[in-house]
Amino acid sequence: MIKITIVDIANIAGVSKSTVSRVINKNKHVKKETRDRILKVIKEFGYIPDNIARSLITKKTFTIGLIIPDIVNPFYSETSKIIEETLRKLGYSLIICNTNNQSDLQNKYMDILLQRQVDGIIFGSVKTNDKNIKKFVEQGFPFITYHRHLTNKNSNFVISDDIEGIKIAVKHLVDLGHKDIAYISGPTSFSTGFNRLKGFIESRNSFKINNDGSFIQDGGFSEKKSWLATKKLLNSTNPPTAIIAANDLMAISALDCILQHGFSVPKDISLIGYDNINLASHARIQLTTISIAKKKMANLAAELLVKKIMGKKEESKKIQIKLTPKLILRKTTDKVNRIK
Amino acid sequence: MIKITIVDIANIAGVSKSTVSRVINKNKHVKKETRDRILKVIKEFGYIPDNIARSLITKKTFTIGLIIPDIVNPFYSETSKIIEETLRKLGYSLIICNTNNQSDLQNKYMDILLQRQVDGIIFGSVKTNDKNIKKFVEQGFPFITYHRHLTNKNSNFVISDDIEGIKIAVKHLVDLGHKDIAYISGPTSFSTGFNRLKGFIESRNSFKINNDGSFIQDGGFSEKKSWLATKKLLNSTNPPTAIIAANDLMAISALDCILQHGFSVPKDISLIGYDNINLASHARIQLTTISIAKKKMANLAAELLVKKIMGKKEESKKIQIKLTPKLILRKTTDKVNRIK
DNA sequence: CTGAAAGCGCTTACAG
DNA sequence: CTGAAAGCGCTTACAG
Repeated sequence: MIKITIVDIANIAGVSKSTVSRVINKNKHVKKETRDRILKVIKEFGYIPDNIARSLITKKTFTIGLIIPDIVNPFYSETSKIIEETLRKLGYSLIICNTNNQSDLQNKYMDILLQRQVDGIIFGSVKTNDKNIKKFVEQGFPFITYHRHLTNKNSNFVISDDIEGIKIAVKHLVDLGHKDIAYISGPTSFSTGFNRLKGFIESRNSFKINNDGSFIQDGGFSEKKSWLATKKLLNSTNPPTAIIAANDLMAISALDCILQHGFSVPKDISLIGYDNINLASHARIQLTTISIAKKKMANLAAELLVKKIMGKKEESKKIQIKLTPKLILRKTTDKVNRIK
Repeated sequence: MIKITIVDIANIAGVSKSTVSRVINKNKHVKKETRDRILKVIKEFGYIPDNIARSLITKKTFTIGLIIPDIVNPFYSETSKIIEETLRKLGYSLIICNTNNQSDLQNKYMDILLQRQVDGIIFGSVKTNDKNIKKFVEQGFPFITYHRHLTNKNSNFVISDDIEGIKIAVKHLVDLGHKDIAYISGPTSFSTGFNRLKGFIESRNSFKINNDGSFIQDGGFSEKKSWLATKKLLNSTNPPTAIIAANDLMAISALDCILQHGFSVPKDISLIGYDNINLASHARIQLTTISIAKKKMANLAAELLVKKIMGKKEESKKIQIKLTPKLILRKTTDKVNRIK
C-alpha cells in the first residue's frame, strides 16, 4: 500500500499543500468551495495526515506517559483506565510504563518518554525524595503525580488526604472500644506510607490508646510481607484486637493469615484496609476500608496536566489538590471482644 | 531549556551531522577517535536524539498499540503487563486503548493508532467476524490477536484451545458423578465464547449426560448477567448439581449468587470457572478453574508481532498458535450430592 | 483567500 | 572514514 501524502491531495485537488494543510488544521481562511473540494478528495482517497511529520514542526505529540508500579494492582488498573479515557477525549494517547517499583527502571522509562517527546508525564507512584523527578520541576517539564507526592514545594499533585484517612479508621475502632490497635505500614519513602503512618501515630496519641511499639509492623505494601507481619502480631504475647493495614491488598492478605490461624474476623479481630479496591466489596471479603476518591483523582490528574500543557494562564500556577477520604463500613470491624 | 540537536553536537565536535548520526546509529564506519570524541560531547551535553525526526525518515516509530476491552479486567491487566515488559525489552513502547467492547470506539482507536504510525497492533479482543480488522489482513498491516481469533484464514493469533478447555472441565465433573451440569456462556460473537460453548455441547453429547436446553444460560461475560443466569438456574424446577462459567469473573459472581441463596459450594453445587485469574486462588474463593497459559500467550503475541515487523523471513508466514489449557483443582468442586 | 519557500531534526545514498 | 546534499511529510510566516 503506497502512502498518500498532503502533496498528492494538493495535486488532485489542484491547490498547494499549504491550502490543504489549512483545511486539515481547520484554519478559517479558506474559501468554502476550495475547502469542500479538498475535503472531498481527502475522504475519497482516505487520506490520514502523518502525525509524525506534524509533531516534528509543532513540537506536540499529543502523547502522555504514565509511569506506575504495576498495572496488575487494581488501584492502578482502575486509575489508569480513567486516565486513558480522559486523555482520549482530550485528543491524547497514553504510553504505559510499569516500574515494579524499581527506580532504575523508572529512570529508564523517563529517558524513553523524553526521547519520544511526550508532552507530559503522569506519575502514579513517586518516592517523596525522588531526585530524577525533582529535576523535572526545575526544568519546567510538564508532569503531575497522583496518589503520592514529592516534597518539592513547586511540584504538581492530586492526592487523597492520607493523614486524615487513617485518623478516620482509628476513630472508628476506638468508637468500637478497641484500645489495642495494630498497624501494618507501607514504606515511608512514599508519601502514602509516610502520611498514613503519621496519621496512625498522631491519632493513637490523641486517643491515648495503647502505643506499644510492636503494634507497628512493616508490611512494605506487599501481600507477602503483610502476611508475615500479621503472623507476628497474632503470635505475640499481647495480640491486638484490631488491625489497620496501609492498603487493601495487605489487609486482604492479613485476612487470609488471620483465618488460616483459626481466628475469626471480626469476632476476634477487627480489620480495616485502605484504598477501597473493587475486591474489597466482594461477598467473601466484605472489607471495611478507607475509600479514596480515585476516579476523581485520576480524572483531575489527567485533565489538569493537559490544561497545563496547553498553557492556559490560570493553570500555569502549581496544581496541588488534596481530596477527602471516607470510611466504608463493611463486615470486618465490630465491637472489641477480648477473649483472653 | 533550549533543545540541543545533532547539528549542535556536530559543530562542537567539529564533524558533520552525518558522522554524528553514524555514531548514534552504531554504524561501524567511524574512526575510533572520532567516535569517542563525539560520544564524549553527547554525554557532556546530555544530547538525546529526537525520535520524531528519526521516525519521519525510517518509517518506524517503535510503538505498538494494544487494543483491549478493559484494563480493569484482571485477565487483561495481567497480559498487558507481560506485553508491555516484552515490548520494552525489544525497544518498543505501548499505547494502551480500552474499548469497553464498543466497536465504534475500537474503530476510532484503530484510526488514532494508524495516524500515530504505530508499527503494529495487538488485539486482546476481537469479534470473530470483525470487518475493520479483517481489512488489515488484506492491507498487510502488521497485527496479531491473542486470546481471541478472527475467522480469517490468514490472520495471526496466539490463543488457548478453548474447546479442549471446557472438555476438561466437563470430564472432571462427570468423573465426580455429575450429570446435571449447567453452563453460563459468553457471547458467541467472540471465539472464546463460541469455542467454549462448542466444547460444552460436544462433550455433553459425548458423555451422554443431561442435555437440557435450559442448562445453557447466557452470561454475556458479564458479572451481572452471570448473577442473574445463576439465579435462574437455582430457581428452576430441576436445578443443576454443577455449573461451569465461561470465565472466572462470571464464576465468582455465580458463587456470590449461590451463597446468597443459601446454598453451599461445593456441597450443594460444584462450580468451575475459566481463565484462572489471580483472584481465583484467594483463600476465600478457592475456585476450581481452567488455566490458560496467559503469560506465555502474551509473551508470544508481543514477540512474534515484533519479529513479523522486523521482517525476519521465517516469520513472514502467518502466526497461528494454540496453547493447551489445564484444570486447576481447588475447593469448588466435589462429588455430586443430590439433596432433593 | 492562496502559494512559494523555508525549515522541523534527523537518515541515507552518493562521492570522495 | 567523512561530508554535502537531498529528502521524510508536514506547518508556518511571508507575500501577494
